[in-house]
Amino acid sequence: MAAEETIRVLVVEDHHVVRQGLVALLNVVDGIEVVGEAADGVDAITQIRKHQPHVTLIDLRMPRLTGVEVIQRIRMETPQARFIVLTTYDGDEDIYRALQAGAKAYLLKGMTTDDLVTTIRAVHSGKSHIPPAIAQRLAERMGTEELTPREFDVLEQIVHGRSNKEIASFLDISEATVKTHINSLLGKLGVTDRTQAATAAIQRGIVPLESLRKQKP
Amino acid sequence: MAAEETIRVLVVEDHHVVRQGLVALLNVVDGIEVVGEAADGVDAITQIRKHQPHVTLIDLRMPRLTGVEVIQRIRMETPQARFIVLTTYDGDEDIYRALQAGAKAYLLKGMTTDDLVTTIRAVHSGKSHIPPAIAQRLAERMGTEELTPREFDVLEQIVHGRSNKEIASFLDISEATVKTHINSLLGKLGVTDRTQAATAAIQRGIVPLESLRKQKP
DNA sequence: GAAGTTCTCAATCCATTGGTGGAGGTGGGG
DNA sequence: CCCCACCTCCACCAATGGATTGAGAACTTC
Repeated sequence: MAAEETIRVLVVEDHHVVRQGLVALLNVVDGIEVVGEAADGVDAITQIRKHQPHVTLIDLRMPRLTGVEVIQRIRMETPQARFIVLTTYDGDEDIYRALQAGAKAYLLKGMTTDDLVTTIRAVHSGKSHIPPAIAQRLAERMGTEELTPREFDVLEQIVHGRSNKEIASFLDISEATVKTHINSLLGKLGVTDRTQAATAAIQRGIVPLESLRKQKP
Repeated sequence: MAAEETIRVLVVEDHHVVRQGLVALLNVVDGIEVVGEAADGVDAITQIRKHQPHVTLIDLRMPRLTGVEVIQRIRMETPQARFIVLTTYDGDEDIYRALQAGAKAYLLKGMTTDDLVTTIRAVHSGKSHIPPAIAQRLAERMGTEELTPREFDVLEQIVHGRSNKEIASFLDISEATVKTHINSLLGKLGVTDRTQAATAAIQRGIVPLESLRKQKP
């Protein structure tokens, strides 16, 4: 490989402090140049089109467009674009969807500079770079069935602490139907009761933690 | 106030990227000097004793010693030490305990540079600086009773998805006693069933999300 | 030593939840 | 056109969970 080619990197991250940190770290590394920064999904797309970076570091949870959406859109028009996903917490669902969308690697924000640089170089040279622990869980998730939209609705309500009766009236269906959905989603999640379903949903990022404080009617 | 006095700041944060970001941001601000960095609680105490910073920016969740423990110990020996707490997610419990321990302000990692600098100046000049939204929830929490140790044990098991029977055998008490504890902790948390208790516990940071993947026997 | 807190346990009662099996209706894809 | 996935609903049953009341033992605090 051409050791002297400079890798052009774009940093997409809504947290100002983290973005600054990444840029500061990368700017002192030989062979890597930060060609731009973006703080939300829409901005990210603009910047990527403008700068055509070799590698884009991208956060998943952002205003306006999520990281996954950005990856999908860009890879539609530029399939050779390479993405490294950044997240704070390694929620399974996020990884899964990002890699589905075509991300080539995955980094936790607690990483070392070495991790960061190694991963950028690897991805730039065409490799994927998934930590074993994550690859492991990803493989497990592969065999798992997806929740249907309606099952997801019910799960969301369970996480919000609603009873079957409340869920039924909220979704305007009968309590019997709610039970049916619960029964099948318990199976798909591999758990045995609603409390486990709720914590699993939060832990895997199926239902975001932020949604909890909101809308409590 | 003396506008020409340089504020000596110490940054304590285990995430390398975030720490770099804070230092990079602060180093270009007039009147603020970063005198040191630490990546865990024990290191933090050493650095604070050595550099005697005016203000310490400190993360709460760290290896070896938590931020709260660091604040408690330092304020025992140096009550005039001032702390600004940093966290990613505004879990109520963390704020509560940190402010109890003597922290003077609270910042989310999604803050702007302005927030950061304003807060540091305010805290250095002796003020507290709590965002209204957080002060609000803090006030609500004030009237709330603390969980007893045993109630906490039970709540932890609930979050891990155990049934009353399993909790009873795990804690080596009768199922009746488990029910008693649950009954009183539901009241204290202001919820009506175990699923709500579980999500409330996670949301408020009473039981950390990280503990979920571990120990599942 | 009296008062308060916590932890322990029991009995009873009713509501909620989860398991099982079956069934009709819709809409899309082969 | 038929099959399949999904959504909807019913009935029945067993298990679990939560509310209530009451009470004894251990420990701390005043």
